[in-house]
Amino acid sequence: MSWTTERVELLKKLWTDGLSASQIAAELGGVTRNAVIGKVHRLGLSGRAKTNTTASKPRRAKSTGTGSGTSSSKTTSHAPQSIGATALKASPAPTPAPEAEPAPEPIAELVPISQRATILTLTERTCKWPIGDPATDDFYFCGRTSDAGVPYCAHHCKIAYQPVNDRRRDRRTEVRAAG
DNA sequence: CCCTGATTCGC
DNA sequence: GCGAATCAGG
Repeated sequence: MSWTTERVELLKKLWTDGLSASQIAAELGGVTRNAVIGKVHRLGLSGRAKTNTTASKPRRAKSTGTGSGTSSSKTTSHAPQSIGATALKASPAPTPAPEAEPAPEPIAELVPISQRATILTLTERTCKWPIGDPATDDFYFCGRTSDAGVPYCAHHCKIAYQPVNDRRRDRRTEVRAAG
């Protein structure tokens, strides 16, 4: 996978938007977060991090004979660079349809864009609570860090594992009052 | 442990 | 130029 201008533009957009390198990598596809970070540096976009306590940190990576030979970089720069200006379509509107919202509350507003996850960014440690309508672009997963052993974050665990009786408490009180 | 970005260096 | 390996921090 090569860095077409299309992908570079998307990279810039997402990076500026505040997404993490791993999320951008998942969004782009075919690249790792290392690749994204490397590209960001080469583009000179990296200004977002770092409060250097010291002006220079001596950093060393591998030094001798580590044998990193697994480099699969192909110089197939054959990008169809025929994007005009509005070819980018990767900006999901943060307004999911409330009808498809499984949560009884506007959780969408509680999940920052930077923490939202697509199907590609889900891991065993990310909340898999679906938000929005899968039939449209307004669909993503919560993506927040979930507790150990559960597929949902603390917030959605409360919803997912809430006893049915608890949800019907209001109705039960009505019945008891009537009888 | 999980995650994040930063850097180096073989390719 | 590219990105895996590595480092350093939250």
